[in-house]
Amino acid sequence: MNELMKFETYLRSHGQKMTRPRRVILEAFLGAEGHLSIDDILREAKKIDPGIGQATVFRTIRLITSAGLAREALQEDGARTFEHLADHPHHDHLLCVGCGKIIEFLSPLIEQEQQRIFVRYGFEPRGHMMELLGLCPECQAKERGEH
Amino acid sequence: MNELMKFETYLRSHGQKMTRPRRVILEAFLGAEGHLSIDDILREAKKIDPGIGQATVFRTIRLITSAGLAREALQEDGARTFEHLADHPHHDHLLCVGCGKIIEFLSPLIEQEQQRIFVRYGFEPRGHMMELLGLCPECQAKERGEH
DNA sequence: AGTAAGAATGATAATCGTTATCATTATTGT
DNA sequence: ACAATAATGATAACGATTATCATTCTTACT
Repeated sequence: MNELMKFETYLRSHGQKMTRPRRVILEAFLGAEGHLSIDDILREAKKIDPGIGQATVFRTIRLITSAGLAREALQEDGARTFEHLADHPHHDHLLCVGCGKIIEFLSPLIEQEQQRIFVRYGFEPRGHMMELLGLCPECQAKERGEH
Repeated sequence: MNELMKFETYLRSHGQKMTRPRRVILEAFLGAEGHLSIDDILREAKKIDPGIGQATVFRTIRLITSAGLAREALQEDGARTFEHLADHPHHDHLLCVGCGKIIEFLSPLIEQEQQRIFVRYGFEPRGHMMELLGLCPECQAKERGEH
């Protein structure tokens, strides 16, 4: 089942309609990689259909996220960003506080332990957000050089 | 060494001054528990000195966080929140997406693995943020009852 | 296919958190 | 005590997000 069909299924099951703007925004979003702000997505969507409005991107990204096709990533420069989950295995982020570089990693051990924690507290898992913050080797070197 | 002294040390070593508003805001912040928004802190600070301004709370919380006496927590209702680190061992959060309840937990296994990841990528650790999102037992029951 | 009912859209205004500005006040080293 | 300079608080400015609303699109029903 592809992403468009998943989205359509989600919409139907929630009494909502599949429309052209929603299709365009989903297509634009899936076609770009990385952490995208609303305006990034709007820009991509306008390439397909210049008539798309910003408000609809806000509304549609919320739906796409609720449908489980995207998740919110870090805030970057005050604006929320999103990344889609198609053809992109689950991962967490290691962020350099110096230059903003983002490294993706996956730790099966951590994933496993998170499941245990959900079970311990009787929670039904709905997702997680994990960001490690540090200084990358390059920025460490830069910092040493300047002292 | 208490928090006030740590803050004063931090300020001096960064060429900044210890002032009455900064003392008041730190005291108000330390005196409250949980995740506090800027306006929460402002409210507490005004109880001690009604003359405190919101802008100074924004500025001072940034300093307190840089000094390592607080860390940013989840965004709640669009506003950033902070929690102080005094007499409060390090922990992560398990958040119920239904009712907003927050459970604190600590997993030495995860902490250990995070260190390994920093080392693997040559990063100098600066902190981390981990939030598990799920549905608590009560909200699960509520959801089952409504269907 | 045609149509009525209601949802979705896009432009715009409104809101709200955060940051910048600036005249006044407080702090510090001498 | 004083001069130099940083900090403050009020307010304006800004930017992201949400609400509003007239118009347009979808859908279910005929």
